[in-house]
Amino acid sequence: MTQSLARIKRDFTQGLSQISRFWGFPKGMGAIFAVLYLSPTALSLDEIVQETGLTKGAISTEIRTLARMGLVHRSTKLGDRKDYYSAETDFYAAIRSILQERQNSEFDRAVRSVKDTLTVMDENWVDDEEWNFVWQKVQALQDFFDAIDSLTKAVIKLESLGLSNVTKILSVLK
Amino acid sequence: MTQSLARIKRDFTQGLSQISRFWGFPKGMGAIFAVLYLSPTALSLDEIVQETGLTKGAISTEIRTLARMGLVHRSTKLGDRKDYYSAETDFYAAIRSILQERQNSEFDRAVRSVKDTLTVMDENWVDDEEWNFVWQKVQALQDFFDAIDSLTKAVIKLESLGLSNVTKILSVLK
DNA sequence: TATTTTGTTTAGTAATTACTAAACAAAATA
DNA sequence: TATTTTGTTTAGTAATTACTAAACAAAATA
Repeated sequence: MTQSLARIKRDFTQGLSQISRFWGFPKGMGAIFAVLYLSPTALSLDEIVQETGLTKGAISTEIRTLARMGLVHRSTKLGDRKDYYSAETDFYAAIRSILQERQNSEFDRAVRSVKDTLTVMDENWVDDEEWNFVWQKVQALQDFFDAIDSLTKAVIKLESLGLSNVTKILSVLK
Repeated sequence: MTQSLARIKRDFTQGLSQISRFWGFPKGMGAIFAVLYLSPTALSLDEIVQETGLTKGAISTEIRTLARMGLVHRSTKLGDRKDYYSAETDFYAAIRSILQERQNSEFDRAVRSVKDTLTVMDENWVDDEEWNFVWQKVQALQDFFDAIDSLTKAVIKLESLGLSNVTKILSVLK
């Protein structure tokens, strides 16, 4: 019994929706990406409306986030005023782009607040036991964040995070 | 003008709350972890209620998730029926533990659904152009997931993901 | 056995987030 | 200039998630 391609596409799209939700993105975002990813041609807003059942408005805003993260590219055709969207197929490139995006994000503001805590403590030093204890703990977390930060910066700088690099990393960690 | 320790703790806690939210966890979870992390002694549920302003019920459920992720440890004292909680201070250990937890998660179920799509396609092969196209795309995503998977498995297996390992990775990626 | 002290579960509410429908804006065409 | 075709913004609703208050359970103590 043969499964229709439509059915397969639908299942795949639903899978990506769940993955998207798991990472804290709207599930619609996953669906939009999936539809574009499986399409041989770039799609217009209205075509995406057709395929996903979402509203133009929703897609308009969510696709902008996708584009900002580098997971989707916008293009135009001469003599056609529609925008066309296609999915990034180099996932490693996409990861780099997401990490870069992250640098200016709400997350980094929060991470910076830990660093600020440290600065405030340094500037108003009190020499009692608890103060010392807290300072050390905050410092340790800061060190951890710094390590993560240099890792992500290294990854961003890579020309390509292809399979070869992944293999290299794996061999070091063995 | 000296900032009181209480104030510093509050700021730090708020910072971790935001980070927690950014990663898709309830902000209360970040707050609970922060309070435990800055406390020199293990705290009971009621003490955490005091420090965070959350309800016993909320803390009870959220701290169980934290424990499952290995970010918090539960202990008891002889002749005392309270449970006491303390924060994991080895963040690298915590990351390993989170990655491990992830293996059985909703996320993995979704990732597996991509693999299932492939299997279904293999079993009902149709030799037309679009089918081929879709198959290749799904396969590419699968390969990507596999690469990520071997990376996380390698990290989980490490005795310790200390600074030395991070440095090693960095040197390979240069 | 009755009471106290703890943690857990449950039913419901508050807060947040995703999404729709519709107004709008901008640009091209008639 | 008026109309059409596109994408965006906005105000409001639906759906989801975080949380509270209170009932409950389990175990220790009186």
